[in-house]
Amino acid sequence: MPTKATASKPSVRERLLAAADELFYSEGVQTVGIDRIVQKAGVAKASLYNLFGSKEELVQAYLDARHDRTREQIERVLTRFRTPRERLLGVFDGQGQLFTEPGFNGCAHMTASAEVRPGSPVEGAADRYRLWVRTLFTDLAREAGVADPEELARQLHLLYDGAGISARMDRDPSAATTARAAAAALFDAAVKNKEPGDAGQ
Amino acid sequence: MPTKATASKPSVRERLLAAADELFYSEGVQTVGIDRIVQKAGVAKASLYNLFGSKEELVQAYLDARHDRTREQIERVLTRFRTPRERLLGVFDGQGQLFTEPGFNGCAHMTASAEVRPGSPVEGAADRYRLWVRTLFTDLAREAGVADPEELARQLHLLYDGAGISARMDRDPSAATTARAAAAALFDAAVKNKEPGDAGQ
DNA sequence: GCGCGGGAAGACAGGTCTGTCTGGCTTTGT
DNA sequence: ACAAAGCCAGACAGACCTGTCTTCCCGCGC
Repeated sequence: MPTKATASKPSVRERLLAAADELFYSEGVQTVGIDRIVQKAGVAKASLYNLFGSKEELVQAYLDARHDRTREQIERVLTRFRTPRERLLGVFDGQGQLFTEPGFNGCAHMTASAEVRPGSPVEGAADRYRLWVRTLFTDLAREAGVADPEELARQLHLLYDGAGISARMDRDPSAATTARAAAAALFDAAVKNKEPGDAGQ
Repeated sequence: MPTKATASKPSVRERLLAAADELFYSEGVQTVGIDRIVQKAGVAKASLYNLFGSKEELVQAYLDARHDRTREQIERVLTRFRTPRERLLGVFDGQGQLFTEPGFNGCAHMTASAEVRPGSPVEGAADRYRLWVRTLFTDLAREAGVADPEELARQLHLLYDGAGISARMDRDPSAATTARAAAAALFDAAVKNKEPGDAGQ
């Protein structure tokens, strides 16, 4: 039973992922070396290579874990809303909550993808994340009955990415509020131009 | 006269900046070492350190040069437009031209800022670039007479950043077109809500 | 009691990086 | 013509990286 998770002490894999998340996210995957991760996790270096095989695969596992946590966070926020318009804009509410978390440092997939060389398998994790965001927006736009859900989803994805960039580089968590307001304007324009009799609210 | 620029052979500084631009931009500032830059530039390593002092200052000079070229490109495109609405949307036309240039690899300031450790002076170059974009959008929005130029500029900046991200990570230059369409909708909504008698066109 | 496997600790190899320094060549000013 | 400065080429030091391998120890099932 290699991955046992007792309450007293998490498994080796969990300790490694926790240490990798903390160090990779705050300082970058390139500047943080393997030695610091195994030291922080209290784990032997051989265990890391037995479990993950290489640093690059550890980075992928770290990004996939971030992806899962982000998805759970967004989906949890969306359960609070009922109307399609509220649910669509609720994505930016969930994003705003992520921005205010302690230690927030931007989108992990963007920074990691910028650090590895082009063609690295790490980009696959970023592609998976982007596909999930795009699909989420497309589904929400389709549920709301807009004429061109793909086009609106592309526009909202731009706002979503831009807000992540601004929150990190301008150190301004209110970027999510700005994005939400812009998304509301885009959505209202999309439904008004196509179905003048059907109110979005 | 240390920086002479004859037609036959550019100065040492210009050769260094050209090599740094090509290598840093395509492969990242972290993975490209000093040795490859001096080899590509045909320059002694001592000349690099005499001219710039450190790799970090070379990175800053590379980013500032990119900043200047981007500004010139955008401003040149904007001279073709007359009305405030056209000039505001023209920023995304200029951005779209940058996306289709050979070797395009996203916003250099974003990737470089993601590669250096937090607090590095390299982030200053990114801040200067972001301030220019923000000011440009704010001025254009003010000239167009919208009620809240700062708010519209924040929203357009999100679209601008998001388009740069999408063009790089989705390898889709048409992100500029999507951003332009969204910007038009946001602009039209802003002028229509505040001054119903004044047409944006 | 005892074997045995997982894991901690760390040495080690091989490579790469930044930054400094030396030596010799070329170009330029006078 | 000659001195002086700029510059190319490359060795070198010191640090750091990934990945492998060895050694030892602890805890568990039987």
